[in-house]
Amino acid sequence: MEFKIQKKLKNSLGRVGVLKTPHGEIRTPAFVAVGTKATIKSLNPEQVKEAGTQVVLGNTYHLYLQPGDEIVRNAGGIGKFMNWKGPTMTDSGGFQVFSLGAAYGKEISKLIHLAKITDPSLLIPERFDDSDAPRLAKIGQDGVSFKSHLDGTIHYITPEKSIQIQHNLGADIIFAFDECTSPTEDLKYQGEALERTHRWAERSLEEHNKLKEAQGSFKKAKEYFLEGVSQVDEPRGSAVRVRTDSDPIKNDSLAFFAPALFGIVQGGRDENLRKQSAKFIGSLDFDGFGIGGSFAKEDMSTAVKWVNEILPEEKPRHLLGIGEPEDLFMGIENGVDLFDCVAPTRLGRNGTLYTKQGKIIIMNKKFRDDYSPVEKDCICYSCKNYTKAYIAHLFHGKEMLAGTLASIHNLYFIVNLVKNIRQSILDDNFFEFKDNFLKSYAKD
RNA sequence: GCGUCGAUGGUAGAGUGGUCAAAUACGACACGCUGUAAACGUGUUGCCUUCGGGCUUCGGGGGUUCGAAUCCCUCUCGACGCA
Repeated sequence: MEFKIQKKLKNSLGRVGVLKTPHGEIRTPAFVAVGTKATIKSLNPEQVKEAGTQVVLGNTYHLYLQPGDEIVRNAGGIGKFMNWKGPTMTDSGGFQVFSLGAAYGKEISKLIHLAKITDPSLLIPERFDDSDAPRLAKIGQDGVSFKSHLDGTIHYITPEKSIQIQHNLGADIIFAFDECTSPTEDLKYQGEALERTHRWAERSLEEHNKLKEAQGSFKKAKEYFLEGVSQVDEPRGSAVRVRTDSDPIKNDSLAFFAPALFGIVQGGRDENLRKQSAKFIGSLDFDGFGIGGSFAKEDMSTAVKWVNEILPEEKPRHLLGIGEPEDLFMGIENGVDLFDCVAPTRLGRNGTLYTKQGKIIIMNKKFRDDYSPVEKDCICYSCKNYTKAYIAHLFHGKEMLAGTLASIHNLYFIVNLVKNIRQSILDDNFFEFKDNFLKSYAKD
């Protein structure tokens, strides 16, 4: 993997670049479509591509549980499996430590109001006496035990395990196993969790290098994966097909080129911890970095800035799980190269659509007889061919096409917005573009 | 014509003397969703309200009772059975 910065945004941390992966280039800043279970919900790869998406992100935890990482590996890796020909990434499962752990069953999400964080009644002093509180993820020093949300079985995921799974999944870019903490945790806990995340980062890297080493050459792949290998085909994508005579089960197994590994910076909302984390994670031999955590909207930009001022400039940075329009401007201005977010597809499926004048709820009464497209100047498939009245009708009728048309528009809207922001930096009018966009978007 | 059963809020459908402005589901309306436990979730859904409560509702009318959606009479309508 190779990252080149083409242009920098003056007087800020922002930059435009190109990230080369075995499956093609990613022009950054870029928005990564989230396809947790090796599918962008309700869209086929052609629709994802037509929306302008350059890269998609799957999830370690979900794919490990179903269908199983070996299934994906034997299919030829996540890209081949899901018929996505471009670059792919996988998240490590670290977010599920949060979403199925501290946040499970609570009104805590990736973004949370500042008031909620500081409201003492919502803090987690119970942390040390809420061990019987319902949660599907429990953190140990060595790893995390998950109770499968699918069938209740217990799975223990360590950094090593996460990396092994991700190597099997075979994405171009993978992430270190981290602990995404709840912002309601106190500083003491944030510090402990950060130490854990740092240790896990080292272990992720170590395991990654071990696997990489093993796969470093076809010869080594033979030794590591398979005994009695008789033939190794030329690589296709990031995978090579390996044939054996002796073992019919292993016959036709696939070996992969090593993916790139991104380390993840945590540290909650504390400046010292964030900087300490950026320093530490940034010093390790990662190919790039993720910035993780659950934020309050109010302090997300400062956290991103603290981190990106420290992280090595020449490596790509991915702001994990963030992607509302205003956040994209903020992130890019503060040196973020990659974003992923479920918002466009989830909001779409749930009936909220992005427009340049802000989000609209398509089920609202006023759209039932609105025969104009969601956005009149939008060139996405949905806007070119369908009216708000029709999409509203599909939602009211609970038709599957509703989520598809809405997701197409939302994904196009966000991907295209990032693309336009990128262009605005190249054209030296980022700030003007930002002001104009937000003036229209943020106002009612 | 006789008999039996039935008629409940936008719909379906509980309730069968007080705890009933009436379960539940659907619908309607509004809102939420940021590394996807999510084609999901939450709230409201008779009228008025100073949010304490007040008022009118369970086909129509009349009764019994301290009290009726619930019991009785009658009318209207519907289903089924017998003529």
